[in-house]
Amino acid sequence: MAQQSDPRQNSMLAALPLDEYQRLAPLLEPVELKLGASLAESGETMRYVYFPTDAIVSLLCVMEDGDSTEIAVVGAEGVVGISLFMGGETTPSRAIVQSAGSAYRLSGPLVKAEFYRAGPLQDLLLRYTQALITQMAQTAVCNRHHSLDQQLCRWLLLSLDRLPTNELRMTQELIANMLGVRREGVTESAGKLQRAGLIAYHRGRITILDRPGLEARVCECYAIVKKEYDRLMTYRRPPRDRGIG
Amino acid sequence: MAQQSDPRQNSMLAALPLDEYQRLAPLLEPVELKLGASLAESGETMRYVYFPTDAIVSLLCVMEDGDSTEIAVVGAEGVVGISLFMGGETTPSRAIVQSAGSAYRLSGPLVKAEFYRAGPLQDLLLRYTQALITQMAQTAVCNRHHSLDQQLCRWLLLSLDRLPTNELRMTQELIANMLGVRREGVTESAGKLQRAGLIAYHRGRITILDRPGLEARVCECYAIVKKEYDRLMTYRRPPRDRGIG
DNA sequence: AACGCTATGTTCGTCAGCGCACAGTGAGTG
DNA sequence: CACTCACTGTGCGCTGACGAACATAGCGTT
Repeated sequence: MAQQSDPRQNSMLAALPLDEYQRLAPLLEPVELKLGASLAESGETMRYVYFPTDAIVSLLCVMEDGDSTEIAVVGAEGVVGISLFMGGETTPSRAIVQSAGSAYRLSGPLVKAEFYRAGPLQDLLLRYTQALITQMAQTAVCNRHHSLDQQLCRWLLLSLDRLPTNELRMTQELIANMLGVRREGVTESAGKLQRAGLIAYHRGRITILDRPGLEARVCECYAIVKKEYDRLMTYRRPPRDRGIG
Repeated sequence: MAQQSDPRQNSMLAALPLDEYQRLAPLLEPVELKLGASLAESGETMRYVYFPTDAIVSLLCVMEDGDSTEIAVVGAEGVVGISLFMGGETTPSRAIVQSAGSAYRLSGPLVKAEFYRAGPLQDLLLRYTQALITQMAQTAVCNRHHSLDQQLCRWLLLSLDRLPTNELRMTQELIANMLGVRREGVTESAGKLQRAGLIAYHRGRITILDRPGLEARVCECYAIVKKEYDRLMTYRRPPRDRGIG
């Protein structure tokens, strides 16, 4: 309760012009996101969109037999709950807190009202959605074509980018759930990284020792996604009447 | 040139209120989409959005080494080029005509202008985008968890849904490219379906003989995606000021 | 200090899909 | 009408991931 994070630690909120932000700020409700908490269940109507400030949320696609796969990860660069402003209200996927932390939330009706003002927030939300689409597409290819070793590196780097520290709390079991693979497979791949001196693993705590080393092992997917986020979230939209860009 | 398809064969255009459609109709430019033609290349700015009337377009994610994977397929139910109204202008994926046919296109500036009217078209485009996201997410899980046999069934059904006939022109080589697998693998899986009497394969022509048979073999992914399209594209948006839905 | 639970490490047989090489076979072309 | 090329079918050995079973080890609890 005591210390609340600054909403503008979230990149979306930070990117708003000051007047827009000031109008929005009183509507933002701080929430603590606990590890493993569910922000969205398949098919259930979402009540809020969440702007993480330092939490990380995984979007998972869960199947009938319980197998799941992470299709995207959201941190302080984005927002959870795009189906609210996209018009569908629900999605067939789950949103689970992968790393505990803080967020600010905005109720569905409010975010829709803001979205329909067609101002900077709409623009940001749509661009972010496109970046998310890229992440999902790249995840699909990566699942198909790359080794578990590479995918683990990708996953570690994606998480690392969204964390203030170089330590993440996450068991191999959970990582396996995210990646949609066996726990033993993660043990093996993580073992390789550990023996190579890139990470130190200890009972649910992973410390990244050599980030460049991870970047050297990761597949292209990581860079593609990251580059697309940078492009989409820093580019300033030209005025709407400017014609062909 | 002679016979042009009715633009309203495209579900998006058909779903527009008549007055909206009539305003839009003169702006729509008929185009023939030839097999293998590219509507979008990775990183290149798109000039048009395309509303297929009877063509099918594959969205592919291509990697450095040339390997590719289809991340979604678009037919008369949708539109190609969402990055134009989402704000990114480009995507890191390719759009390739998978089945020749007709489409209507709308230039980037025009579609943006229409989108920003915040009318029924915007609503449709956003809902469609969400459905597309679902398709991509489900493709990612399917790539991870399901056998090639099942994925081939899914692919055939997705194509079939977007075709007026029960015959599709597509070599096993091309299907393999779409699914991101080996050609031999497709030969083997298609052989099983053929021996089971579900399809007849003959030099680039696939005839579906037993659709229910395919549906019995396909994984859940097909139904999930289809259901979500139905839900999103038939649901009518409540008025914007109605509060919590 | 003993216990129990959770997390990690290891092994082994199995199998789907890969990469490669090559054999048929139809369809269109000169 | 023969040729060629594209498409399909098949047979290897190989490998990465799977599933199951089990061993070890840290950490908190009592």
